[in-house]
Amino acid sequence: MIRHTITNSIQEALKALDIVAEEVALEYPADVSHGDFSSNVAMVLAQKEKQNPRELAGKIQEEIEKNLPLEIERIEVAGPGFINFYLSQDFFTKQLEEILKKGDTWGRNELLKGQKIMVEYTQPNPFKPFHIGHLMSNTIGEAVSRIIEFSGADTKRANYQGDIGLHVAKALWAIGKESFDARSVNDLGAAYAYGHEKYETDEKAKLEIIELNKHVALGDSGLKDTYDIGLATSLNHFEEIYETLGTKFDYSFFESEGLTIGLPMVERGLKAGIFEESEGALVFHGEKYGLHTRVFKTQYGTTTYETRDLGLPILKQNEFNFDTSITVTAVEQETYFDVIFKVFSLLEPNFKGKLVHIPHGMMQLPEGKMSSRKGNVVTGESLIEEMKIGALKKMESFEVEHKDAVAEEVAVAAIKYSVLKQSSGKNISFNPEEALSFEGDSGPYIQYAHARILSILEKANTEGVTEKANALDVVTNVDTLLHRFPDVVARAVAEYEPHYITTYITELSSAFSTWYAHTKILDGTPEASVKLARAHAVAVTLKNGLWLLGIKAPERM
RNA sequence: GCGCCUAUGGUGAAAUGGAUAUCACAACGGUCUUCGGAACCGUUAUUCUGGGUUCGAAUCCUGGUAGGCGCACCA
Repeated sequence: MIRHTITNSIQEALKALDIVAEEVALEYPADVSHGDFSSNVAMVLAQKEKQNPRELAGKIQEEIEKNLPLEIERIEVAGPGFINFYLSQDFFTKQLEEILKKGDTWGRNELLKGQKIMVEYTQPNPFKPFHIGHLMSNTIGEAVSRIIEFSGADTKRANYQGDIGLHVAKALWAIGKESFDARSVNDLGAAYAYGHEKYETDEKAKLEIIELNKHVALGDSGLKDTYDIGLATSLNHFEEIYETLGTKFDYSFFESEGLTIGLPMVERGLKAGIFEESEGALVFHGEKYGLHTRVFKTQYGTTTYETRDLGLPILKQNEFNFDTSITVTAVEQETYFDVIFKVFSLLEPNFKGKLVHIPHGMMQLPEGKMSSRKGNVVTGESLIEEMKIGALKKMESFEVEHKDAVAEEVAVAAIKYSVLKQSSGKNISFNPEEALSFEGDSGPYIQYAHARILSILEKANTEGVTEKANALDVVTNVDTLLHRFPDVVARAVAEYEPHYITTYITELSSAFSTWYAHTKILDGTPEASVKLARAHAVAVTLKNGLWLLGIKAPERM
């Protein structure tokens, strides 16, 4: 990578000057007129070397110029002591050829080669609705999975679902009392809501539900048929949503499985003094580790999510001997995972450093703008549906094959992009109208830019214009952005932050649109071939970038 | 109350301790007899507050203010 070439040059220069530097930072200047790369080493080292930063920068520049790599056109010292690097036309030409040659693999790296990583995300609960929080977890988890996969890791996607627990008991209890149909997703949601409400307000109902919960865990609730039907209904429903979202899980774990492993672990922990009895319950006092107390067995003798979650890493490892296991959930569970990981590390010290939690913000909808058809939760599918209707409306005047499928891809793009355009720990205020505006900073804008390029390529094909990457005419802003892609991916994977990709492809689309609006590509001149190659390289980069975000790139829209 | 996180134009966001804080939406004004107008160009407007560290702070430290989340039998 070019970054390493330049860093090496600087290090060689420093060595020649007899200066020791721990780290050489290289950044992209905010202003393109400041070159393609910029380094602040001179300013960082000035004080230690007791030299004026600009003078020191000048000396470094001189040294580098003695052995200037081919990729670099020139170097300059600017401002308070920055060393700016301008890449050569030769570099950009080779880059263009490389992108077209690599195609789908352009941007890949091997930072995680040889690593086995499992990513767990989405985690909806059967018998409960799939809500927008699950949509967020899925969007971020899928993007993270693809980014680490693109970085060479052996990647497995996992889902973890609550097939037992109080929520199941609430729904089953309600189905037993009222006429809810376990074959209907809507009814299941309503049944859960009803059971939940009674649990909170009706003491007698609460005790019945707790009693039922004990039996659900043992699989002898007496409602086995209803349970099986309800579970199947939920899981099938979730599968349809994953299909729409573009996720294919390698593993699906269930809480009932976690329980089998977690329960003996709790007993072992009790003997080891990790857990204590308190008010009839079995608890872990996290205070001595700066955490808080959590219950691993209730006073009613039922288990909690904590118990089952304790077994999960073991369950995962039995299937896939991972180096790292990533769990993506909402930020509200952050301190919860601190406790669970602490308890787990006490019981299983050899998992040290292998468990990672990525918390994401919550999705907030503008008040009154989204209908909440099922009580007070907005379901994932209703949000997708609403966006799809908007997309279809937008596409009314277009003649596109498979319009319905494309509209769905556009709808999903609009949602995912909104989630992935900001750093993942922050809450997101999702504005459906803005995401649907399809202008500027949106998923559909990028899909559009991509589709437009494909259409140009097709036209070139029918006109018999061929691509030529080896004779770059001029260096444009598009070219200077293109080479950054692998670097952007590397940064995204280092921080598990997909939004770097989002920001980058938006910048690239925008630069392309600007260039495109001022240049005719198929202009009948010999340069048309080069311009065509540049456009193609942008399409390749956008497509790979969108793929990393889990967003489809329709050929026509 | 305790702990964690956040605060950037009217709105939503970006910025690896670096140069004149970037982008989009909205508003206003323009462009072009479309290689697909879901386009392009321009104008207005921003780092919550007090102190500190640094050659240099939106970024680090510290006091405040405002908001989010968590803190015992839910997940």
